[in-house]
Amino acid sequence: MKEGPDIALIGSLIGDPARANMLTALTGGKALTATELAGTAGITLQTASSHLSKLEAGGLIAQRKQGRHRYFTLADDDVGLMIEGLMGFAAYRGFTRHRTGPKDPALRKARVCYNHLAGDYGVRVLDSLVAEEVIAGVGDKLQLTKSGEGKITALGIDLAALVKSRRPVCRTCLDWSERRSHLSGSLGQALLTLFLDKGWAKREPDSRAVRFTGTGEKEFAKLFPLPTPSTVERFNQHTVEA
Amino acid sequence: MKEGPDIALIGSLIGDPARANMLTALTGGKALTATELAGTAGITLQTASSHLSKLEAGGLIAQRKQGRHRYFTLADDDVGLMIEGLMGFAAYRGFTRHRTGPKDPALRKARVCYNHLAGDYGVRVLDSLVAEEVIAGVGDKLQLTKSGEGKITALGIDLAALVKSRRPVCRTCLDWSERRSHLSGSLGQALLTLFLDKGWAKREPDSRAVRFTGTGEKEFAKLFPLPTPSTVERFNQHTVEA
DNA sequence: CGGATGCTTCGATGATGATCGAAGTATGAA
DNA sequence: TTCATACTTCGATCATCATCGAAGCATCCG
Repeated sequence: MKEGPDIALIGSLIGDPARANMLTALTGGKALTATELAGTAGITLQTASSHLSKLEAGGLIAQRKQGRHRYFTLADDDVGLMIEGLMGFAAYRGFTRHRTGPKDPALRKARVCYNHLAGDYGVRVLDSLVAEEVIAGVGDKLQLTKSGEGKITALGIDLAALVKSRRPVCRTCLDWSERRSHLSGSLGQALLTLFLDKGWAKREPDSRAVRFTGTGEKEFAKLFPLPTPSTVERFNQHTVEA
Repeated sequence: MKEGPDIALIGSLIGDPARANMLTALTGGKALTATELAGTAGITLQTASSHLSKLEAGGLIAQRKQGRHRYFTLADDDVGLMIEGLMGFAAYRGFTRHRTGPKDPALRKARVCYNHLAGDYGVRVLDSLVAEEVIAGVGDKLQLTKSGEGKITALGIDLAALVKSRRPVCRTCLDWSERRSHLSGSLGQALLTLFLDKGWAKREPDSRAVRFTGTGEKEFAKLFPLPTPSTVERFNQHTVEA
């Protein structure tokens, strides 16, 4: 048949456990060195170097030289979305490597997804923004509303800069733990940066998990309230799930 | 790290070109025999058999015995969505195997995505239904509106049966050729079935392409008009893309 | 009952590729 | 300059796995 794009190439890149581990680590958003990535994958530096050059040739990662270090990151948002999507599929099938370790609940509550917030809290951000009509749209075509524009700038986010960045401002990303969409795009990134800058949340050292502080929890709850029955009603004219 | 689900397992399943070809063929939605799949992948029956048992063990495909034939299909909608998602990623990166062959325009216009319509026409269905407020919602959380309910049943679709099926009625699926969402779920499936049953469209014999007849084109244009500026306006309060 | 078709299993082969030791290159520190 | 760190490249080894021939099993037909 030979129809359509070549998914085997990408599959084979992800198909190796060592490379999959590295990509998963990079989904944490932090730039990592080859040595660090070798450590997380449990392989020697030579082997890691070989894998990294393959991933780079495949366009999945990018590197930045800085002194004698080479920092690796995912190539762009799309790679992060794709990986998170695969994780969602794998999680639903029960393809888990770890027998739901102790860090699992923290990951499900709030974690970094490349450059934005994911997990229960990430989903809640999008839900809340939609219920308050800050964001509207269907499918992957999310858009900021006129009224929402004010709310965002009130948070201290430079909206003009986001629009200028030539990346989509609002975007959905499928959450592997919640099986629902959360907010991605430059606005999603800006919000996570905001949480960290304000000291409301902190990243766990060697994990994707994000821990909210006491005041952070309160501020978050104030900014992103759970959708009330009345706002939910607007979207629930008809029950779709059985 | 060993955090999160195991994407390497799925990657390795898709990573083999022969298996990727088979999966792509099955994304056409038709149940295919082992011999047919071996043909499309360009391998012998023995090798195909080995691949198919691996794919089945991985939960990506399912088989149905019928006489001395064994018909293979994708395991469920999720697998189709995942494959289509990977294709979108691959296409965007320029990972194409065929140098944009002659069938390519037809595929981009209208094709089968497992069990629903994809391509330009597929995207247009969702756009139109949203603009006419038959469907509302954000992200993956699409829902049929009260008014939309009437429109759907007027088409001769048994809505009660769809709701009872325990599968989501409305769902988004990322289109690899359009880089936009089209309609999936049991409603998406019902619509494609409708088009084929009414004789408005026909499937190309050995391809995912769908060809609309003359009257089919007219009926389709009548049912799913391109969103007018006024309806578009409602969602475009703020331009998001640069 | 043959005989034919559809598919699986077994076994051997061969190629790909992951792995790591050793050596080489580049950058920074002393 | 000398040493150390960070990483790449080379080369050899080893394991995995895709592949196919041959044989076996199941189903259908006449």
